[in-house]
Amino acid sequence: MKEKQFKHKQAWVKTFFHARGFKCTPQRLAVLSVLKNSPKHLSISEIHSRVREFLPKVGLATIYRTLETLEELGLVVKVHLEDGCHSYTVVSREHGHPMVCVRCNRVFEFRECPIDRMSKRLSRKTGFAIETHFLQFLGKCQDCKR
Amino acid sequence: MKEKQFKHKQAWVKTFFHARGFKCTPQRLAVLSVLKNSPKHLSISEIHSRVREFLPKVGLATIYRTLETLEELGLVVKVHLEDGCHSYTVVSREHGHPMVCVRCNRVFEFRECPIDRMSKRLSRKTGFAIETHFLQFLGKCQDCKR
DNA sequence: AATCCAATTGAGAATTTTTTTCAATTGTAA
DNA sequence: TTACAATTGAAAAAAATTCTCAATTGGATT
Repeated sequence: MKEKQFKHKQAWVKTFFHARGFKCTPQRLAVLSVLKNSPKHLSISEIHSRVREFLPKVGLATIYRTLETLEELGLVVKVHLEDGCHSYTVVSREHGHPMVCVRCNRVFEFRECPIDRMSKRLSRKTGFAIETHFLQFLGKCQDCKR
Repeated sequence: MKEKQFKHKQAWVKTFFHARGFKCTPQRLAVLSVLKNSPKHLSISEIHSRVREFLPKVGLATIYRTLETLEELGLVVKVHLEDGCHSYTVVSREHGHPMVCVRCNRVFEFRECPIDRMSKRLSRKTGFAIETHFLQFLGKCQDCKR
């Protein structure tokens, strides 16, 4: 069942890559799959070692390059934490915002963006032409808040 | 006039440091002053070289340590950009959110937080106990939008 | 003003992270 | 199948960050 889902997603991603002029490589699929199957955000080296379980000879540089590509394509985002922003998570939708549990590190997605609605108003008010925004919530998930 | 302002702020900061059990050192004052006097966000090495204009023998490690301290004290924040988050800017108020001009790098502060108001509602809606949030705007400032 | 002590610093080494280079490999369009 | 540009692996290089430790210093106490 999980396999089936994976295949299905692979097919979708393949089209997605091609439509944007990128090749669909096993390395890219693996990084994406690792992130999709992790409820928690993952650091570069965590991603690297998990990808290596499937593709043992993937180099670290490839992980860097792949994450850059996937981020550019809007498939993954950096998670910004107190001590920097070196972790990644998938985003299933445009303009969803990650809610990160500081206890278990799981990432949930908040789908309605409260900023979008007021973005124009903010621009008018401030004279600043807002192009994008970065919004992320930190807190405790249902399980962790006890 | 600029001097006077600086002196005034120094006095305030001194109290601020002492109240939290930190020493008020020339290095800390210099980093803070450099950031306060820069309309743009600054990278670690930019901060380092500007601080060196006043205190020529400050080491890079001190800049790292100082920024960590100032961030902990809520006096400065990291600016998160497309390519990472390695720049800093002062924040004049709690819960102001930076609006960063992608063209001139200047940072303006948006003082009303649209999230605060809805934070409780979001928590109720999602079951996620939101503790903090990170919000930042990217766009073009009045001067740069032409 | 002098003393003392813990906090802080400077200098450089060590470590970690990220980028670059380049030959070999590999998707995929034709 | 073939050809070619994109991608990769491996290792080196560069950059960023942290660590160590002796020396210094801010400021509380006298």
